[in-house]
Amino acid sequence: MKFSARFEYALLALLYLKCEPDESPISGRVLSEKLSLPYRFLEQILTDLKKAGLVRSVRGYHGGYRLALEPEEISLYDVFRVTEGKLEPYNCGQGENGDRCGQSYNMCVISSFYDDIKDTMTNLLKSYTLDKLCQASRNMVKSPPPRVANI
Amino acid sequence: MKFSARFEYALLALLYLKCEPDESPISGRVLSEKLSLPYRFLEQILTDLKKAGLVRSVRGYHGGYRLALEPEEISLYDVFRVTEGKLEPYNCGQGENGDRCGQSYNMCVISSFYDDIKDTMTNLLKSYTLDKLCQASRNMVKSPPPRVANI
DNA sequence: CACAATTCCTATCGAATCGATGTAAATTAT
DNA sequence: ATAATTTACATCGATTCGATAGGAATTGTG
Repeated sequence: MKFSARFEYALLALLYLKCEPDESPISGRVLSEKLSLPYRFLEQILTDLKKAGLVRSVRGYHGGYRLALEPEEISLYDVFRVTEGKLEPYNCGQGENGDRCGQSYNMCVISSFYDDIKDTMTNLLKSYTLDKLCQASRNMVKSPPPRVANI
Repeated sequence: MKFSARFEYALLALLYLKCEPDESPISGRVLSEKLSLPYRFLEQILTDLKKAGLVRSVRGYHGGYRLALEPEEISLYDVFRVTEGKLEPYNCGQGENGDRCGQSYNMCVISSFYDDIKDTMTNLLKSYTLDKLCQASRNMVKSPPPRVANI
């Protein structure tokens, strides 16, 4: 299981925006340079984030991006929904694929497993907010990893 | 997030093998017909399951497949490993991509999130064994879904 | 007004992955 | 020998993914 580059880039961008608050909006160009990410691709992700309402954009000369919500209100679940799409392994019953349980009596038990994993993932993703992540990041910078005392 | 067809097919095949125990081995052809799955593709999955040691195969005339382990010993984690590959979103530190934390100080905090999700998924997958799933399946068949009394 | 910097929309490309099919060889009970 | 099977490898079409490109629309500044 791997997360897409979209997810990581979106997350890095959001974390950067959170860490430079109250300033004038930050342009996609600057963002891509600061994070060493491909410019066009990043902006394409930023528009997705905007459509989802996580980010606001200011057009024109001194335009750029800023957070649209408070950092406590943005969770990794939101970012996941934007970049990875639905969190639906499959839904039993009448979906676009018809009745899966009808195909095989074992399909139903698989679907119940899917439900479980979906809930678990959802809860975990929702428990991570931008704010928490940024705090954790600051702690890492402030207190470097403990070193083993050499004699 | 979606699971691959490989995962589902493997699971369906294993559940079928578990439900027809102690018999002569079941051929890939029969398996594919009973489950209405593409023959070649299924057998390709079965060889993967064999390489992983979840299934044994008997060649020749009355050959086929049977479980290599007890149903309590086969978990969805094993199936996942076979069909979906590694459960590593990424590892911080010295991986094939070099030091990810060096690229950006926020990369480290993302990696710690990855660790969390990896552990959670692993535990969940390991908690589902073939045996449990088959029991759940039997319960579903025995007790049909409750119907709303009409008048 | 003209210009420059920016967001935004859409199209496309190459590589990789995925589901699936095909061919052919090795194995084994009858 | 023969029929049925596992096994291995090659390929194919479609989709997705990461990334690039061109060109609009928007907006502050000179």
